[in-house]
This record gives sequence, structure tokens and C-alpha cells, in this order.
Amino acid sequence: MNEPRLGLAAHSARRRAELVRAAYELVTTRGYRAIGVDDIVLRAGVSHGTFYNYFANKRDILDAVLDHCFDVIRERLIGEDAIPASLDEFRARFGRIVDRCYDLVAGEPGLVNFLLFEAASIDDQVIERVMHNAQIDGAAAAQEVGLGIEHGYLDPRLDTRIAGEVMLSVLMSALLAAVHSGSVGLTRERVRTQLTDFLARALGVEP
Amino acid sequence: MNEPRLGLAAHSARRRAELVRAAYELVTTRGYRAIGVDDIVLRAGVSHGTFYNYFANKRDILDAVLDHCFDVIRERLIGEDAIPASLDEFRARFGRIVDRCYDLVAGEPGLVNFLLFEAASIDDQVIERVMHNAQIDGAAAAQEVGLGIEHGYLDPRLDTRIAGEVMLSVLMSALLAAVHSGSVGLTRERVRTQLTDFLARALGVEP
Amino acid sequence: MNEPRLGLAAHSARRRAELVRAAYELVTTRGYRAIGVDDIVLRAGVSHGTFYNYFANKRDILDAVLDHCFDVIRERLIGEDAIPASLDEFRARFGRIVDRCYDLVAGEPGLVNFLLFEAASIDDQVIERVMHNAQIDGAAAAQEVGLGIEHGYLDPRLDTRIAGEVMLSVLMSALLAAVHSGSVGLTRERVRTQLTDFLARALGVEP
Amino acid sequence: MNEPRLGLAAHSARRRAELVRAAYELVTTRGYRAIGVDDIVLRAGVSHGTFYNYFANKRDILDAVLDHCFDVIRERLIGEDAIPASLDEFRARFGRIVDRCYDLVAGEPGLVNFLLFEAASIDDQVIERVMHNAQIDGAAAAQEVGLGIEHGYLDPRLDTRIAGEVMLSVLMSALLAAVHSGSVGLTRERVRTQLTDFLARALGVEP
DNA sequence: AATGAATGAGTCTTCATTCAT
DNA sequence: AATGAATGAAGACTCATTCAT
Repeated sequence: MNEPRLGLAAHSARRRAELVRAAYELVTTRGYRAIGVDDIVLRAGVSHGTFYNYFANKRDILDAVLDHCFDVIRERLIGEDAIPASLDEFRARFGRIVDRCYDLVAGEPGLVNFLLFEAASIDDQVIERVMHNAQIDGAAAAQEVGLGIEHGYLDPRLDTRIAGEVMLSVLMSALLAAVHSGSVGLTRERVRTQLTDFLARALGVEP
Repeated sequence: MNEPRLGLAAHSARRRAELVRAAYELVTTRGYRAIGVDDIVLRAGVSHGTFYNYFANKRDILDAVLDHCFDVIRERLIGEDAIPASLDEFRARFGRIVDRCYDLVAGEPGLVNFLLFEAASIDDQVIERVMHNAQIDGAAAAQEVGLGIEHGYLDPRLDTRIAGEVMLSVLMSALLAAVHSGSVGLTRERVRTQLTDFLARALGVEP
Repeated sequence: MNEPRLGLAAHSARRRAELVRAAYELVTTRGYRAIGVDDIVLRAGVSHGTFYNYFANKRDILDAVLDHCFDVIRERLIGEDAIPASLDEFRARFGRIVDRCYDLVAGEPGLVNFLLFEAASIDDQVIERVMHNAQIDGAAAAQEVGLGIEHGYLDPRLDTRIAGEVMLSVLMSALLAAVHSGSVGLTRERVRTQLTDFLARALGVEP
Repeated sequence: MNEPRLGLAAHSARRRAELVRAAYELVTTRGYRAIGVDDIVLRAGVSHGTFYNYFANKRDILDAVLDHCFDVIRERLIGEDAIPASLDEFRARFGRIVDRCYDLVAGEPGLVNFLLFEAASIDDQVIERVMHNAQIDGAAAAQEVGLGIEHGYLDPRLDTRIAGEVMLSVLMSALLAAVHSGSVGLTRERVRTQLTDFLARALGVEP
């Protein structure tokens, strides 16, 4: 009846994902400390005990929530852009990503706030987890830099790994700007222009 | 030894201040939610019940902690600068304040983080309290703008109240930049230059 | 031994009833204010936390205790008398109920005292709860009056609802008399006679 | 300055009386268990510590409050009637006392309730204290019976002590009736008539 | 795997009492 | 005698975790 025919493993994975999803929504809206296992299982529609079949304890699900956060961020920011073939396309692509930062902050209120603000204060392992995810994205960014070098519009002398991290840092600035979009002189357009200019100057081949 | 010779009222005020100080240190390092009344009284060296002679409940001391936060900020940021008599002095003075933002973040780690991140998530009254303090500082800033207009280096058409708030916003940007000083392209010098330039352009008399 | 074979719901209901029973015994012997949740769970043989699985707080169980009080009263006072078919039988039946008031006071010392004395001082909702129960009994009494009218031994002009309430008031007098049975001139026999006479005169058909 | 010229002992007695008065008002309106030493000293306008200069602990003042309760009752019930010289005057005097029971319940709401309801549940010593006061009043009543016998309108075969206690019991019934004046068939007039009749029949000389 | 009742350590809060001044 | 700050035992309530079914 319920979700008929599902391999046990698949069912289990779905259950787990439901719990993570529920926890994600609660954590980003109300904060990790403010919610209880009660809230999570209530929202997921399972019993108290079931939670402990999937996670060792409350802290344990936080890792999965953090991973989910980055999944959401990637999904929302990357988009389905074509691989840029010129510096202008590279610049345009990054400009769209900056715009998507604003959309992300608007569409998932609390997500960025949670990562920037509460997460780090939970414990040191959170920071490790965030770093771990940042490394994954850094590697992806490094790969894009590599492509850019191959296409000839990024400076071939760049260390792709470092350049990838710079790209992430700039993205971080965009997210920060989006969160504090009220701050002085930080219109969306200015942020987009300044950050894309910065990246193009910093990574592009010299003219 | 017992702190000889102190009026009752003075003693009471000091005791209260000790509790606030203890709570301030704990809140800015470990977060409001993460600490208990136990931690506060342990650090203040008083008994459990004494806490409740000075504060109605755990939430109650938070207001005092917030006020203390702003006291610390004012003390650390204002400095003993002479009243600026020219736009250049005004600009220099604000540049020093931006520098002090970085010193503040370094010297009181956790203070700015707490205000920016956890505070707003505690309850709505926190926001009111922060706004209340911001208004006080806004008034002070407005007064400085007034002086600048009298001295002839700030634009006389300015609404001093609004201009004061703009100054605070810019200060906020400086604090944000100081907290996330790792972010790309946000060196202390660039931040100082850009923000002072912005203020000078925005508030100064037209050349 | 573990109370083998019990549906979950049944077990839950039993547990709850055990807590109510324990609280009832403590409240009627020592008073609501004088006992703690500790006392209740100790007597019920469960842990502290279990209490809060069944009741929101200490005040919450009081409602259940009050209802239990009325259950006990009904069980003890009603008896298994045949439905009276004449005024004499009606009078006899009420006389037996008056007697049972004395038995109730003897058998459940503290119950009537609690209801008459402490209950009202706890809060206003207690009074509502008592009234609610009184209305239930009033309806039952009204029904009996209706039967009496049908049988022709009670005055057909009676408003059954009001007459039911009068019956309750008289019962209340009986309980009061039973509690203060030491008072002068209030022998059980006199009380029984006077109250049954009163009711018969007040409700019976005119001779 | 304050209350100039008072012997120390007199001042002390007045202080003590103020505390008892404050406690009396609080106890009869809100109940002994529901109030704290805080409430008492606040109402009396003295400090926390002062309380313990006059009473060993919270329980200690209760004895004084109980005595004060009986002082109030005596003052309110006795009145300034002339000593009765005939059975009719005796009967009239007692009728007035019954009326004053109703006035007492109206004028000192909570006093009778407290004595009848909460007092006994505090501890066993309260009961002793009440009994002690009852004995005092019983002695006074016995004395009145003695006078009645001397005047020839009360039965000379009476044991005055026992007859005094009967008078108190009847008074108790009057108070109970006054408190529960809503109960069926217990109009003030009926109560007065029945109780005075009872006393006259029980104590008067045979016709 | 799922359930949810049971647990108990931990937290906040109250209040009678003590004591140095 | 008066003061009121300090105390700490006690009570109410929460919630992460366990476990028998």
C-alpha cells in the first residue's frame, strides 16, 4: 500500500532522506539548538524510536543536514550553464551565479544564515564538515579553472587549486552580501559587477 | 579583604555587574542557548539563588548583556579622538574607527559574532534592544554630523538623523568585513579606504 | 508477570489511571498544594519523566483527579437501587443515598473535605470542572425526576432540570452534614428524615 | 521621628502586631500555603530579616494568626448585649449572634473559610491551637450558662462545661450555614429560628 | 524496521532561612 | 532592632536516549 515495492535498501534510504529533509527545514528555520528530536520525527511523520534506527543521536543527523545544505547550495547556484569558452562567457557565468546567490538567500531563508552563524558555534566537527564540503566545491572550481586555462582565457600560470579556492571565497562574499543586502552601497548590481571584475582581473589572461 | 567599605547600593551594583560580566563572557564565547544559569553563577562565584536576586530569570540577564555588548563596542570604537575640524580629519577619524573594528573583533572574539548571528535568533525583544542601542548610537552619530555641518565640511542639506544612520550602516559593514576578514579582496586597507571614501563622498560638501 | 498481553492503548490507559489513582489518594489525604510530582510518581511506581508523558504538568493531572473524585462519588452514592415506582420508594431511595453519604465520608476520608475545602482555592478552572461534573449529575437527577413524573408520584408541573438541581443541593447538604457529623443536633437519622421529608414535600404530587 | 516616644517593649509589640495583621489578611484571602514570607514583610512594610526577629519561622507566625482569627471572631460575634435575664432574652441574644455569624462571613470573607478548610490541613498543631481557643470560648460560654442557671431560666441540672461546648457547636453550625448560605432550605431566618429553638429546648428550664 | 512508553540527568526557578553590617 | 544580600534545598519541567514489543 504505502509506497509499494521498494527494495529494502531503497526504502531505508528514502526514510533517512525524509528525516534529513525534515531536520534541514527545522534547523534552517529555527536553529539546531532550538529544535528537538521530537520536532524532527513529528515533521517526518515517524516515531521517536525510528530516528535512532537511522542516526546515532541528535548530533549525528547534523552532519547529514550540513551535507544537504551544500547539496541545496550546489543545486541552486550551479545552474545548467554551458561551459564557458571565453573570458566574457566566464564572467557572464559568474555573474549569473552571483544573481543566484541572491535567489538562494530569498528562496531558502535561513540556510545561509544557519551556515554562517549558528553552525560554527555548535562544535568543531561542524567546521571540519563545512571545510570538507568546501574542498569538494573547491575541487570542482579548480576543474573549471583548468578548463578555462585549456580554453586559453584564464592565466596558465595559475595554481588551479588555489584559484578554485579564490573563486569560492568570492562566492562567499556574494552570499554575505546577499544576506546583508541592506548594508550601505551594496546593491545587487554593484556586487555582481565588482565581484566579476575582481575575478576576471585576478584569473584572466593578461590583456 | 571582603571588599571593605562599600555602600550597600554600590555593593549591589557591583555584584550585578559581576554577574553581567560573567554572562557576557560566556555568551560571547559559548552562546546564550549553550550556557546555563549554573555556568554564570559558577563563573561569578556566587550561589544559584543570588542570581535570582538580581535577575528575574535567565532571559532577563540577556538584556543587560546586550547593553554591555554595546558599552564594550562604544568604548572600543569611539576612542579619544579630537573633534574633527575638516573633511580630512573626519575621514581620518572614521578610518581609525574602521581600524578599531578590526581590533574589536580581534580583542573580543565572539562579541560581534554573537550580535550578528545568535542574538537575532533568540527572540524578538532582542532585536528591539539592539535597535534601541542602535538608536542611541545613531543619535550620537547624528550629532557628529551636525558638528561637521557647523564646521562647514559636511553637506548642510543633510538630514542629520538619516546621515547618522548611514554612518552606522557603514560601520556595520566594517564590522562585517572584520569578522569575515578572510574573504577575498577584503584587506583591512581596502575596506578602510573604500568605506571612508564612500562616507566622504556621501556626506561631504561638494567640491 | 508484566501484565501480559495488553494492547498499547490499553496499557497506556492503565498507566494513566494508575497515576490518577496515586494522585487522587495523595490529594485527598495531603492536599494538592502539599504534594509534589515526586510523590505521585513514587506512589505510582514510575519515573519522573513518565508523569510528563501523560500529563502536561502538575496542574493538568488535577482535572483528571477531580473527574475521578466524581466517579468515586457516583459509584458510592448511586448504588443499585431499583427505579422507584412510588413516592415512598422515591423517599426510601433518597434516604439510602443520604446514608451512603455518611459511608462515603467514612470510606473516603478526605475526598469530600478536598472538594469542599481545598479545591475551590486552587484556581478558577477547578470550579468550572466541578460545575461541569455537577451538570452531568444534575442531568441524571433531572432524568429521575422525569421518571417520577411519568410514574405519577412527582409533581408534573416541575421543571425537571431545576428539580434535578434541587436534588443535588439537598445531596450537598447531606454531604456537609456527614462531614461535620459531630455538630450539634445533626444525627444521621435526623438528617435523613429532614432531607427526605423536604424533598418529598418539594417534589411530590400534592396529596 | 517615626512613632516618637514609645517604650521599646511597646514598639516591639506593635511591630509584631503589624506583622500578624499583615499575615492574617494574606492568609485569609490567599491561604497560608499560597503566601510567602516575602508577601508578609512586603505588606507589613518591613524587611525580610525583621520577620525573623519576631518569629522563628513562617510556621511560627501561624499560631499568632490563628489567635488573631479568634480575636476577630469574638469581637464580631459577642457584641455588647446586656446579660440576658430571661430565657427569651437568652434566646434573643443567641439569635443576634447567629445574625452576626452571617455578618462575619460577609465582613471577613475568607476568615471562616480558612479556619474551616485550610487550617486543619496544615498540621496537627493547628488543630490543637484551635481547640485551645475553643476551650477559652467554651469556658466563657459555660460562664454564661452559669449565669442563666443563677437567673433561673436555664436548667440547673446542666453541667455548665458541657453546656458551654454545646453552645459552641451550635455556633459552629451557624457559621457553617452562613458559609454555605446557598444550600437548600437554609435561609438565614430558618437557621436562626431552628438553632435558637434548639438551644432553648436543650438548655432551658422545663416548662 | 518501527514503535512509543519509560527513563533520568539536566535545567530553570522559588522560597524559607541565615548572617554580616 | 533592622536590614537585605546570600544561600541552597527543593520542586517543576525538558528532552535525548533506551528498550521491550
